[in-house]
Amino acid sequence: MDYALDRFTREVTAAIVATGRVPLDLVELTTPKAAIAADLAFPAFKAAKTLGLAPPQLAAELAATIQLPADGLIGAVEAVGPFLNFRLHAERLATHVLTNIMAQGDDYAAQQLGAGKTVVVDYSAPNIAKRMHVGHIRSTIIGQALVNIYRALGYRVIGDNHLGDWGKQFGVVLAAVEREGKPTAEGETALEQLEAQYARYVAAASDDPELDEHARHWSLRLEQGDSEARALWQWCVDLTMTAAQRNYDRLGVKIDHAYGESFYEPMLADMIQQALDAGVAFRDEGGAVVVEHLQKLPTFLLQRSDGGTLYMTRDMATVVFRLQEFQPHAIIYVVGEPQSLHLRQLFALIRAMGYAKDVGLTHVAFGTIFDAKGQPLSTRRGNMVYLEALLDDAVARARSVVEQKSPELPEAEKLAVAEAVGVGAVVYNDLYQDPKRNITLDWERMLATEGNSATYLQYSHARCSSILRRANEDGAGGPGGDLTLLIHPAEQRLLKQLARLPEVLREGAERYAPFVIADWCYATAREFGVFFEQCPVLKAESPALRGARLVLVAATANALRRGLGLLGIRAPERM
RNA sequence: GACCCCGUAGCUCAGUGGAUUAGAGCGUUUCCCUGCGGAGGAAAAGGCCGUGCGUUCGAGUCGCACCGGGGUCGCCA
Repeated sequence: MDYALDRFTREVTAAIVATGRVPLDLVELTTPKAAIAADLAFPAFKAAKTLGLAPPQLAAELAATIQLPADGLIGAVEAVGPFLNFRLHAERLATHVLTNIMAQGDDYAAQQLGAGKTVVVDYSAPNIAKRMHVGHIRSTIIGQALVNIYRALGYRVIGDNHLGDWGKQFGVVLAAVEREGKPTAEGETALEQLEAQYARYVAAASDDPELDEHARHWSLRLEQGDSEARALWQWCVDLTMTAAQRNYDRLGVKIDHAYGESFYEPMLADMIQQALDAGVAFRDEGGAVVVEHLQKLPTFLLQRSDGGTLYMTRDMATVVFRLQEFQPHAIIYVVGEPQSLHLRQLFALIRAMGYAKDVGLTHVAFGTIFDAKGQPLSTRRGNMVYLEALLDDAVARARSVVEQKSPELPEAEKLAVAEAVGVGAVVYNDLYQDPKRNITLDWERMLATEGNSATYLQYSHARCSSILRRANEDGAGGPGGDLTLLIHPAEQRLLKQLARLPEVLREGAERYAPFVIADWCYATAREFGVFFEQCPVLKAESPALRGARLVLVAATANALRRGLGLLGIRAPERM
């Protein structure tokens, strides 16, 4: 698909090069700020310096000699000081953009940039035998958005849910279940009971060394493949994943694999040996396997002195497995910022061992969530927020707004709308800003229905749908007409905004930043809002204009739905 | 002590070397339903871009040093 702005950029570049004054490698174009009346600019500074000219002089010379292609998207060119400014051709822009969108529908902005390349995304990673809480929501939501974005760019994307289903603490879970029996409840309530059993066991073990020993014994049985331990472990995994799946379904999350840490157990001895053989690690006098002096990073262990393995050991095996299994071009870890040292160490270790030479290893780090008082969330503090409860609460609040704003909707639709709006608010709260920032849990902000909020975006989409629905009913003509009539400033601004999505999609992927897409959705809704106020659609001055505006409205709905879809947010027709 | 992230309007955030006037939302103060959904639109007020040096024709953006907040640092994950 040849997108309007990509073509525009190509034409501008070619036209500048064709003047013979500026070589291709000096043609760096920028998008001017909204206040400047131009769509693409060539700042002449660098080129002028190379040619020994004053920038304004070069810009003026280029403006005088440049030739514009006959039927192209460049409408005008003008030198303004040291800038050479290009403007889009209004009529051709309208035709090109709307044709693109209507041709692609829900796939608008899809590209082949990643064709033939594989990306593995490691995200979500809930802990087995525990409820998902706000600590997992960020990884899950950001990770899924990245998966959607890379898929749209044509990459083969493998999502992997690296379950926390192993390690020393799992022995405690098994010992606690043995001591108190399996929880009798179902779903998240059962997990809540497991958490309580776990806490009681840990408390009891603090003044009873035998309990501690017993837990270690269970963990050993598990690692050795004991059938009873393994069965109990599997029961915990199933219970947890069934509960997690309900959250995933609501969030539009679908993860291809869930190997989990346990999967790598059989490979660990070999991994440790490899590290020793490669001279990257050594065994110290206590028997622990140590890695030190790796790119000035702090020392870390691959094996405890008691022979046990660590998180790092399993992560190392995980990378190697993924490299062999998927042959990826990149592996992306959507993991909290507190683990950035761990991942730097992991990546350095992998490279020191000669793996992943041409494979990008990236940590998409996200900040921590704090409560309204600025305190970290923790079970011990009693301020923990669980994912399912969070979604339920958000949906309940949305439900009461729906009841108030749209009492005429059928009951089933009210429920569906409340779900879309409530869950959308939670998702958007995580995706509208740079993930690196810490987040303070703010219900007002999160469930806002005005301004930069999921609800506003969904509302804008619903208004588009409403216009299209009415157009279909009033019999005065559907979408079509003459697209070159769309030259009103509000129409042009909206068209340009719609045209940006393909580029925005690339930027979001490059920066591992779903918020770039969220930003685009918001800007699009705003432009639509202006257009909506200024340009009557159903009662446009002429049937031809009405038809053209209906195409614009349909395209806006389409593009908005697409943008929201990339973020994992649903866009109801009515709300 | 070392390293990582953050610091832009009262609050929450965009702005990843270029254009006289640094942009949004919330909140505050005003307007706009005889037109398609007011969960909307328009306008105003509000900013030594943490501080100081430096690089550059040009710095919120790059470098260094401080200050403030968050985080991490061999036998948890």
